[in-house]
Amino acid sequence: MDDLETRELRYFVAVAEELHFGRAAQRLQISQPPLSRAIRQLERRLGVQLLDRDRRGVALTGAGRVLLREARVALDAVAAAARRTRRAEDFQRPLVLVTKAGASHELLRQLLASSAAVTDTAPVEVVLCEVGEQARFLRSGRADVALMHRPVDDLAGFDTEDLCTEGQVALLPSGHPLAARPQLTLADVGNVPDLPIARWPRLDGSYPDGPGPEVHTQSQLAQLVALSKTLLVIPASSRAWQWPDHVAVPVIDAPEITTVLAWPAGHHSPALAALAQAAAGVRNTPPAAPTP
Amino acid sequence: MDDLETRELRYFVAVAEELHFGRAAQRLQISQPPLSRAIRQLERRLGVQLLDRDRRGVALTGAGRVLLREARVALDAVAAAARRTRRAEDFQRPLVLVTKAGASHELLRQLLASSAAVTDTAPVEVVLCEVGEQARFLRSGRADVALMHRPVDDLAGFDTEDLCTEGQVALLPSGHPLAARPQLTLADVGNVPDLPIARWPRLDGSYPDGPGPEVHTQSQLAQLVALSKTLLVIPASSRAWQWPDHVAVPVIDAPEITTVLAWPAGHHSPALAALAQAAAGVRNTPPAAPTP
DNA sequence: AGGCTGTGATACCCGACGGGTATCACAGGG
DNA sequence: CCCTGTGATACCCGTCGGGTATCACAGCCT
Repeated sequence: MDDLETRELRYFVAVAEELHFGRAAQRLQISQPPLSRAIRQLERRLGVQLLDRDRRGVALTGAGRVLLREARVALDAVAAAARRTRRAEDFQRPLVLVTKAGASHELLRQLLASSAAVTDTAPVEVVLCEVGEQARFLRSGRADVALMHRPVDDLAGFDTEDLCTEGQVALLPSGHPLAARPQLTLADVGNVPDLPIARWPRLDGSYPDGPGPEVHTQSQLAQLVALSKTLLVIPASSRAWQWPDHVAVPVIDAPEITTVLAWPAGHHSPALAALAQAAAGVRNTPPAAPTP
Repeated sequence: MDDLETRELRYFVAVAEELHFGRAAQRLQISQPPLSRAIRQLERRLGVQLLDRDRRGVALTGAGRVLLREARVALDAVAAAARRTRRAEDFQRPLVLVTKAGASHELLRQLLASSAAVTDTAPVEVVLCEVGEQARFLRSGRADVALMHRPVDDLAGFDTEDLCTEGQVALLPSGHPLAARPQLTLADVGNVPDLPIARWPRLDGSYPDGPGPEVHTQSQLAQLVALSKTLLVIPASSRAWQWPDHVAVPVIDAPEITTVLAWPAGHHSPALAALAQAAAGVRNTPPAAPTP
C-alpha cells in the first residue's frame, strides 16, 4: 500500500550501520532530530520495531537486520536504475570491470590485453574494490562485470564464465616455524595458537567472535601477517601482493579457487559479449604462461 | 549523487505503461499537471530524455525503455524490503507459493499434499498469477516460492529445484483439420495461415508485429482457440484447463518443459527448506501416478 | 474554414512535511 | 554531583508536492 521512499531506506541504513543517531545524521548531512523522527515514522509505517534504543546506543532487532539486508539491495537497485538510464544512449562508454584489489593480477592483465587486441571493442575500465564488494558494484550499476571467486564469493543472481582454477597458499610471517615447511594442510594452519585467523565483518557490519584480529581491508591484513598477528590462506595468484616479510607455502588440501567473470543475470550487451569472448581465449591459459 | 525517490519511479512506470499522462495520473490518484512536472524533473535530474511527446500521445525513448525495466526491478526490491521486514518476526506465517493459473494442476496438488503430510511445516498458501508474472511476485516479496517452467521462464536470479519434465501438446479448435492428426511437429503448427500464433506483450507492454491476435491472459487465449482464431503449444499437463471445444495433439519435436520450484537466490528459510524437501519426494513421481 | 476534442504544458496557490534550532530526560562516570 | 553524551520532544520555517484553472496546439469532424 504505502510504499517506502528511498530517503527512508537511506536513513535507516545509515543508522543501522552506525548504530548511532548522531553519527548517522552527520553522515547524511542532516541534524539528528529529523533523523530520529524519520526512523520512528518508518517503524510506525511498517508496524515493526527496527531498533532497540538503549540509553547509550542502539541495537538492531531481528526485523531491523532483515530490513538492513533488503534495504541495501533495494537501494542498489534504485541506484542502478539511475546509472543505467543515464548511460543507456552512450554506446561508446567503457565497460566497467570491478575486482578485489590485489586478486588475480596476472589474469586481469591477460584479460585486458586480450580484450584490447579484439577490434571494435569498447574500452575496459578497471575499478578496484574491497573484499566482497564486487556484488554490490554490479547490483548498483557502478560496474558492468566483475572478477569473482568460486566458492568464496556469493554468485547468486549472476551469470558467470569460468576463467581459471588454482590452488591456495598460506601466507605466513617469514620468521614463523611453519614458514619453513615445504607444504601445509588445512589442519596445520587451522589451529595455530599464536596466529589466529582474522575476522571479517559480516553483512550487518558486526564481527563474529573469536581470537583473531578484526580487519576489513586487505592491506590491514597484509600488515597483520607481517607483524606475526595472523595468517592467511589465499589463492596462489594473490602472492602478487606478498610483502617481503611474507612467506607463501602451498596448502595441499585447501579447496581450489576458480576465478570467474560475473555479470548481472540477464544483462546482455555487445560490449559484455565481446569481453566474454576475450575471456574464453584466456580461459585455458595457465596464469604463469603468457602467450607468446 | 542525488538518489531517485520511489515516487518518481512509480510515476514514470505509470506513464511508461499507459503512454498517456492523463490515464497514468488517474491510476496514480493524482491530477495530470503534477505528474507532467514530476516526469520533466526526473528527465532533468537524469539528464536524459525518457519520453518523446507527440501532440497526441507519448513514446518511450531508448533510455526510457531502460529505465522502465530497471525501475520495475527497483520498485520490486523496495516493496520486498517492506514486506519481508513486516513478516520478519512472524515465524508461523504461511509460505506463499505463486504459480501461473492453470499450469501444473496435478503436480501442485501432489506438492501441497506432500507438504501437508510433513509435520511441523508452515502452511502453504497458493497465489495464482498471470503468465510470466511469477518472477515479479518473488522479487517483490509477494511470494516466497514459485512454480516456474524451464526453458520458457527466465530463471535468472533464482535458485531452483527440478520437479518434473513433460512433453508439449498443440491445443487446437476441435473442428480444424490438424485436430484429427494423431501427432504433430513444430513444422506442422508453426505456419498455419488460418491459426497464427498469438502475440504476448513484451516487458515494456508493446506487442511484437505479426498476424496473430494480441493477448495477455490465459483465458483470452483459451477463448481464441475455441473461436478458431489461434493455436497453442503448451505443456501436456496444461490440458487441465482444456475447453470442450479444444483438442490436444502431442507435438513430438517440441522442447520438453521442466517444472521447477524456484525462489530468490540466497533466500533460505526453514519453511522453504521443508517445502523443497517435500518437492524432492514428488520429483520422480510421474504426474499421472498418485502415491498410494 | 472553424469550432470541437483531446493532448500535454504552464501559472498559480496552498497545505503538508522535511529540515533546522533549542531544549529536555536520563544513564554513567569521574 | 555535576558533567558528558545519548536519543526524544517542541516548535518554527521554507520547500515542494498536489490541486484548480487555463493555455497551446494538432487532428477531425461537420
